[in-house]
Amino acid sequence: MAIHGRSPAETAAWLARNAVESLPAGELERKLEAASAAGRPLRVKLGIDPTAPDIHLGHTVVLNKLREFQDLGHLVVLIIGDFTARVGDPSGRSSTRPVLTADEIEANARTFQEQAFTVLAREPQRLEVRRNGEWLDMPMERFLALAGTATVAQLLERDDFARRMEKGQPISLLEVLYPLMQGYDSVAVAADVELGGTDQKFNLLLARDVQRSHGQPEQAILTMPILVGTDGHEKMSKSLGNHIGVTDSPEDIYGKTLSVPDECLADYYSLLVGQEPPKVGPRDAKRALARTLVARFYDASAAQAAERHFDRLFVERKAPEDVPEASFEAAEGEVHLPGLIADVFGMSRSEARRVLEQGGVRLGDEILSTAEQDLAAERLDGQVLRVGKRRFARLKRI
RNA sequence: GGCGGGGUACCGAAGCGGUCAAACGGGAUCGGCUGUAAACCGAUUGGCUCUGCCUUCGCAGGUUCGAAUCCUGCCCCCGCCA
Repeated sequence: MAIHGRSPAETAAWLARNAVESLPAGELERKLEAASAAGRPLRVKLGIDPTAPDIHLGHTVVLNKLREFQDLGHLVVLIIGDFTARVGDPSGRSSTRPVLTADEIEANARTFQEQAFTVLAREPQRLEVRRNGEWLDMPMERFLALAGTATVAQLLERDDFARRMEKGQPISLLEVLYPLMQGYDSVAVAADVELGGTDQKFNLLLARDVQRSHGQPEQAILTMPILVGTDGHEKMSKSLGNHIGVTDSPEDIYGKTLSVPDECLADYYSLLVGQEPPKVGPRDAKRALARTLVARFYDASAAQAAERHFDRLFVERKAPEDVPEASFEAAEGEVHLPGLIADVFGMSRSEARRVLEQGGVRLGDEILSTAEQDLAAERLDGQVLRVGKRRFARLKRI
């Protein structure tokens, strides 16, 4: 990257190129300047609450930006919100978040950290990983001092809450306090810069107040756009089922990427690759993106293989090369079809009958109908049974 | 503490004594179209030994020929007032 040797102003502009806001105006540039003058790296903070076990592409938008800071020689402070996860960030929420148990949080925290390394450089001089349980489990006295930072009006001002108040929906006190805790994280790690999605703006700004009240310089803020999910509308999130996980299989990453609506292509390129989409048709641009993403989380050969797999499955509509095997019994030489389908694909028999009625079941190239209740075992053995477009099993008699 | 509202299928939400396995929307699944894109169209969406049978409408009882719908008790959630 040919960005070393640029002026702080140029670097700040470059960093903000695909961000939504850099606040306050000029602050990032001043921080860069001060750091360079003092000959020390900036401390760039990101907090993640381990409320879900896996990182998806939505998370990587901000992680990518952190990586850019790292590549410029700065220090990233990744805070695993093991304590705040017990509270639940209200940002963008229309209802109270369920509280997780300590065990769930711990398990999530581990995988989260591991998966964050798919994007971040992990050398100690470039990355510091902390848990906010280290400092948030504080004495009441200090907590009260923290609570004194903000007024109720300030905390309720955010539109998440305004909306909920209007609808008469509950707002938990824990949620109201959440931004203060996140703000205190900034104090604890002496953050110079904090990143977050646009939905984090309120929290990020409030952290400046908390820092000021604790006699610390206030952090600069960079907000990144929210990546939409594979449905093309909602924010990418696991609970909405529209996510592409960094630990998804190469085939899944590839296939899910292609299913993203064309309109979102430019955003995906900008936020995930940091570039404009190539000047080819949307289909090919998307295929290139899918390969790039698979290669990022696996490698180039996995990307090739995923593309072949996809073409075979969906373009040529053939069974994949490695169809999983499913064994069946046929004591009397005949097999009850709905039962077989149900067993093999883990559905109920009623469900199996339904897809059968709808012409969604194939044995080899032949579409099976409801008329065929029982099939001879010889006809099934070794054949590929298929339901819909993507569920396959090679049958084996035992 | 007082008053009021509410708990229905994966989610949201109708139903308020029979014709309810339960409208409608979302989601999901199957099929069509296609670049597995989006949009769109059609079908399905409790279970089963499936022209019928069984189990569901917070939980437990009761009234009735018959209840998701009425009554009693219990559990949980929410708002308002104090």
